[in-house]
Amino acid sequence: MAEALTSEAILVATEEVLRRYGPAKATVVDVAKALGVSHGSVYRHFATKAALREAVTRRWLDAQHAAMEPAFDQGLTAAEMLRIWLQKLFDRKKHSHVEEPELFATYLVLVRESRAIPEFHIEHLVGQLARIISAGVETHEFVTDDVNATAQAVWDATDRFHHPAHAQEWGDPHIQDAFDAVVSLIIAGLRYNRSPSAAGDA
Amino acid sequence: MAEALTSEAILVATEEVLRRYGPAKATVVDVAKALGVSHGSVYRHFATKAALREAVTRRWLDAQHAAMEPAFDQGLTAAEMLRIWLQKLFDRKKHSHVEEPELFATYLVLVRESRAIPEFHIEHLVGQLARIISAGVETHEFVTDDVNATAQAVWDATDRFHHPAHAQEWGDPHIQDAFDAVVSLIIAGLRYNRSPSAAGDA
DNA sequence: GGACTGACAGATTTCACTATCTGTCAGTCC
DNA sequence: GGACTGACAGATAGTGAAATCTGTCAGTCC
Repeated sequence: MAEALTSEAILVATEEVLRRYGPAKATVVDVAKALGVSHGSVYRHFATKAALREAVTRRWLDAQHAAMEPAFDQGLTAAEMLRIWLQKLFDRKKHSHVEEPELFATYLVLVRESRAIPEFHIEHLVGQLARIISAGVETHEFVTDDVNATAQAVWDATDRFHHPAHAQEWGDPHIQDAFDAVVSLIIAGLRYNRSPSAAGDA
Repeated sequence: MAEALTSEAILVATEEVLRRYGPAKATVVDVAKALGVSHGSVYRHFATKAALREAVTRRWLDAQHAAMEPAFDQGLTAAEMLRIWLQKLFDRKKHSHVEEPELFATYLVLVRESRAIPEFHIEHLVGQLARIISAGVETHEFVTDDVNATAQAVWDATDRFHHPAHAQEWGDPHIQDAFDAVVSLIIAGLRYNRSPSAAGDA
């Protein structure tokens, strides 16, 4: 008899099975086979197949969050930090999609399966944006009376460069120019923004 | 024998068949049946099923372009015109998606089928944006050294509010707030924008 | 006695088979 | 003689029986 079966070992095996067979073909039986146990044992640790896949997704998103944690470098302006953060997010997504399209598609399916997870994931990243904008407001580099709403607006305005629905556009040779133009427009806006409710356009 | 079969009559019948059966079920035989002719006759006017559907799509997009033509009202600032135009586009799309989801889905499938058409459609709308921004530059309300690139940036930054991939989010009760926040941010940026290449963030 | 197995019922997926559809064209009909 | 038909071949989609999968649980094995 080998070591006792752990949830951790099941998650690792499930990731491997998903990587090899893809989300449509990966079965609980496959996972059990990879671990050399019966599939009944897997159900001892995860109540349903959905719960198992959700756990894998959560694990993967946690790693994404950690990688995106912004560095508050003293030598950088908030605008520079914001541009670097958005570029990093874009580069990571683009690289993942271009270099490993199947794995990207697999995790896209997993993320879409869960209702609550994507929302939490986005809130986390928008929170990171809010911290950068907040730093800019403190140095009077940016103007806004609602940091969170503005962070959400920056997130929404850059949707094309992080939302997986637009992934196919990321191969376009001019996509970096489009990204730069949008980010420049946003940064210009942050220097001179008013809240939506107080906004008189004239 | 009825009137001679015209391309126009075939297009009208095809629209009706698409509306009733949806894009997956609508066949050339159905169209011919609706017109009381054999399906061979339809092929006399359109070389392939794809060409027929493309003609229907082109017809529909032309109507969309016409409806979005901006009004250069003397009493409005460029910012007001821009906000009105973007709101109109958003309202039209949202209304279409919420009120007639099946028809919206049908035309979404049709648009995706053709390679060249969507590109032309977007260029047309970005051109309308460019004219509004150009008007703002002339009155020194907006600052930019590349009107077309900036128009494209405004289009990209508002993707979430016109790209059909985001249609499901348009039912969110807070979507109008998100829209207002993004548009305010963009308009603030247009007042103080620099080109991507000349942009020093510090 | 608690981790694990394997047989099982119901749900889902697969696959071979059949229907229908697309596109062609020789022939018909004013 | 030109618009139209309808039978046809190859391609595509629908269908239903068989195989597989999910989730359960009584029983096995240290």
